[in-house]
Amino acid sequence: MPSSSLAVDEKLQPKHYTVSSSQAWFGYSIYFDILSQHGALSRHERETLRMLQGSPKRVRKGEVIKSDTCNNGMLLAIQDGWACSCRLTKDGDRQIIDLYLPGDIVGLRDYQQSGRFDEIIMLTEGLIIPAPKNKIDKAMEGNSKLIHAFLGAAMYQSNIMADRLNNLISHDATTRIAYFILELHARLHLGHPEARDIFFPLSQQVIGDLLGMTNVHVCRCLNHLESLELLHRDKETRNIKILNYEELLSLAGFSTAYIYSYLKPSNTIAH
Amino acid sequence: MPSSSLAVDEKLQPKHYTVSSSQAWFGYSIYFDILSQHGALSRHERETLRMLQGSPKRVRKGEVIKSDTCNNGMLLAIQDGWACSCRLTKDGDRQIIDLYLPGDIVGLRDYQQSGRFDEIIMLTEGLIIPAPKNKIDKAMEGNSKLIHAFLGAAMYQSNIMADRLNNLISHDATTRIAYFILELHARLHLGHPEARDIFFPLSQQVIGDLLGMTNVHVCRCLNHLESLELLHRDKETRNIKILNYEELLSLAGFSTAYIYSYLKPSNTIAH
DNA sequence: CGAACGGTTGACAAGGGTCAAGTTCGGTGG
DNA sequence: CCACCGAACTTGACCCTTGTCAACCGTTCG
Repeated sequence: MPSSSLAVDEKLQPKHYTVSSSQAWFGYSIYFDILSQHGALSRHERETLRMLQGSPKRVRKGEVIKSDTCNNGMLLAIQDGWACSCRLTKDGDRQIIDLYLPGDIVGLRDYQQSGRFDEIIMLTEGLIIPAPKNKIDKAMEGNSKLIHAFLGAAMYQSNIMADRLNNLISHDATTRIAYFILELHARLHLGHPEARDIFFPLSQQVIGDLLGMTNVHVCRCLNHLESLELLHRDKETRNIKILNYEELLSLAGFSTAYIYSYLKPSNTIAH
Repeated sequence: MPSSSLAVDEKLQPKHYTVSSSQAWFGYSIYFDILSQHGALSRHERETLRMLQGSPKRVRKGEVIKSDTCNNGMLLAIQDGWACSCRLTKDGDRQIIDLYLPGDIVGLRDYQQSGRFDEIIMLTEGLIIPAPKNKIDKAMEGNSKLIHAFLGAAMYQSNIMADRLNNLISHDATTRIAYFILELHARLHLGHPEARDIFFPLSQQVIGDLLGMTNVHVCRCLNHLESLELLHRDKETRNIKILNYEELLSLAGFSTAYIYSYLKPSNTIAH
């Protein structure tokens, strides 16, 4: 099963973390879907974006999907799967510094210096759709709607990072995890604040890397949150169910987060 | 001394943290200066940027220079002084989440939802130059150089934030401070890696807020770094002198930071 | 002169890291 | 079918880093 195969292999087809698995490939643009969340786009941009995107590519867990030697001049839209960007430390191991979910665009942060610093690695199997930057540049020229949409998408990610910074600086381990879960909940269910189940394919080691703590302590904190009856883990399905959303919000102080505003019905920001 | 005064009050004139104090006001555009670091611009863009920027405004320490009710539709270029963006926590106090230095543009992160989340507050007195976003939008339309320059400036800030995240996640208190000092050194002396003196107007409380630790421990760690003869503080001038740059780099693992590449002579990225 | 603020220092406590052993579970091979 | 293996998770004991609280000092400013 070559990873460049376009055929959708049933066995590999992820079932849980698909952004829009019901979409047909042809006549559909994931870039349009993603970008129109950050600025109104019309059919014209839809067509433009559809033309410039490459063919979807199936990738395995652990695969490096972007580096200075790989997909260098590309943006990648993540259709399925979770990915992270890593930086090598001096002692040789990888430090995870960012997390990408289905519906995220990878590569905005190093738009002018592609792959110069971060490697993007898949945390699960998945499906990615590349788009060459030079074509995007051309498309943006003279199309202010597209400019705003890209700027919006980039700033959205930047704000999420600001939220994470805020989380790291101001919370202790347990609330940091609570905040992190709420962040993922918000990002995964943008249009559906009522959702309470989160598919959560990360190992405790990876969670620890993201939040700056050890896997051991991640374990202890998750147990603690469960004992408080704020959430429940299903080991079988790797799901987390939020049992007491209000309480969790208040524990984590999450209501001040940027993405949280995307969840609220009184949302005056998106679109 | 009203803060909107255009006259440069000698007594208030900051002497240390000016990005280009020798520049005359007229015929000069700070936006051009800043943006041309992130993408080649020509005289035409220089003229455009000069036309759209507002008059410089002197601001006091502690002044809120941007919020949902203040400079809402503006970007602000910081000519003099240091500022930070804050978010209110549920218990009512301010959490600092970002730091702006002379030569930074404030307001990129909330370009589409101005002032909705963060307040920008001056940490020192200073001088800011506003520019209305709608004029910038108009200028970007059809000018791909400007688009790239703005995108570049935004991504530069985003990458600096990624560096800070990396710092917070992977270092203990002492190395976190060392890394932070090196970050400021890099940002303040972009073209001058050989500089060893840093003017450092932040209180230990603010440093602690930025790095997620207490002022008490900031004090301990700074003393420790000094006892290692890595740096020296001058209380009079509020200067920090880096005594052993190589050692400090290695202690903090700073060479993997994004901004560090802007310092190196083998710089293939900027411009 | 006295507040107010920022920095410094010390004693003590708590949160989280480290290490090591044990468990569960899915996969692999005989 | 069973034995074995490794990866991820769990738990406990111990200790180090950092937070907390408090007192004290030096400067600045009204």
